[in-house]
Amino acid sequence: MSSQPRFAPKHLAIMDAARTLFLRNGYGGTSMDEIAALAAVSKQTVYKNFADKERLFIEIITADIAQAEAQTQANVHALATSDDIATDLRDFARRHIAIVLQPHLMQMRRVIIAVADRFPDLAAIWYASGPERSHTTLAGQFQELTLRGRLNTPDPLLAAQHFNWLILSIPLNQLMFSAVTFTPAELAHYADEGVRVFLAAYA
Amino acid sequence: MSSQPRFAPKHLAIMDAARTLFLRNGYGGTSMDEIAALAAVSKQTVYKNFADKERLFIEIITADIAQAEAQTQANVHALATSDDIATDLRDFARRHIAIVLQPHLMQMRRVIIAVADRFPDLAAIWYASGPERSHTTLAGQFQELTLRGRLNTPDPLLAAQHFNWLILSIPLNQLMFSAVTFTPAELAHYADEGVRVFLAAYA
DNA sequence: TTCGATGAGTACTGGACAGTCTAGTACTGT
DNA sequence: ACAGTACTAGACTGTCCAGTACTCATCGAA
Repeated sequence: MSSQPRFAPKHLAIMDAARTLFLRNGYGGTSMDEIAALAAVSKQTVYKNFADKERLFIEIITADIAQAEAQTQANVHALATSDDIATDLRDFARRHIAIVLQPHLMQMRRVIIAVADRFPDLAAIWYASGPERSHTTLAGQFQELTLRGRLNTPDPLLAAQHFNWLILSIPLNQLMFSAVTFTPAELAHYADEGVRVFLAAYA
Repeated sequence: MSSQPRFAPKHLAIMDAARTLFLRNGYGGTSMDEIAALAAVSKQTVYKNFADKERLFIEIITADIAQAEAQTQANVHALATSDDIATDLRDFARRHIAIVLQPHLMQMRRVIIAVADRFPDLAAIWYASGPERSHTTLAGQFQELTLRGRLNTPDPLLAAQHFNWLILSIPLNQLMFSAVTFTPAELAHYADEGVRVFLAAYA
């Protein structure tokens, strides 16, 4: 009756299979039979581990969001202590682009937008622990840098948002609607030019 | 046998009903029965006017895209001849935000992203006649202004993209994931600050 | 060896929905 | 009056799918 512990092998197999299919085909495009088949498990076992399809979906997406958040957060540190802002911002921007544009995260973004009506909480969690979290963390760094006279950001949160979207928007929005691929050189160019514009306004 | 002319009343009623429901509930969330009911028309009549659900969807979305495109394009003119760039860019930015963030267009954006896998052509058309079209048109204006010494945009297309996303990204991305509402004052602030950053880099 | 639990395999239920078909009604111009 | 056409109302088919029920094999512990 009770569900399996989180680390049980079947439980993990089901989560892996479900993650793969949900990200590839979306919520509506994935059936519980497919999940069971890919996990090499009977449907009964799926339902022993997860109450229903919605629960399974929510559990997977929230876990993935948390994992993505950890990645982006890890990238921000050691910015506030920078003495060569231009260089360090460029490096940060390039890493940030690489993280956010990972195919796996782009897929997740699409899937979440698609189900935002049915799972509004999930969409809110995504935004709060994705963009919003990045913005506040980055704003903290900018404030520090402003105090140290390296930047001039009267409204650090707004500056962080400008920075974030200057870097990401061009490739991100294109990727939402078509399957283009960007070369590392192109992405680096977007990063550098974004930083250039940012510094022109906030240095 | 042949389908009705585009302006026949039933044809229009069906399109209106379908537009309403598709934008409110998405493609998968809308049934042909609901469309027929809302249009106060029999299902048979729906199928006499439109081959199938996909065709109906495509026809509506492409028509709406074209209409949205007309709106955004109409807003760009008279920028190249400006002598007071700061003021005119601000005005332009405020109008641009108001157009792009219309609830109806935000809903469309969501719906298209949700079905981008099933209708890749539709998503491509949306991007091409939405953001991309704006960018190229705006780039033309910037180039003109650069020639006239009012701006300095060595890469006008990149500058246009920076401008566009500086203005739109903050509210746009938030609206994709939650149902916040922005006051006109907030939107005007985003417009003005976006223009400020843009001019710092490209004046 | 036997018992009990686990889970694979698979059939089944109930409901949604795209698209078709039929029977009959209303309106058109000839 | 008649023919052609547009339309309604609703039944019907075939498919898909979430969730349940049931059977049978396996395997570890007593």
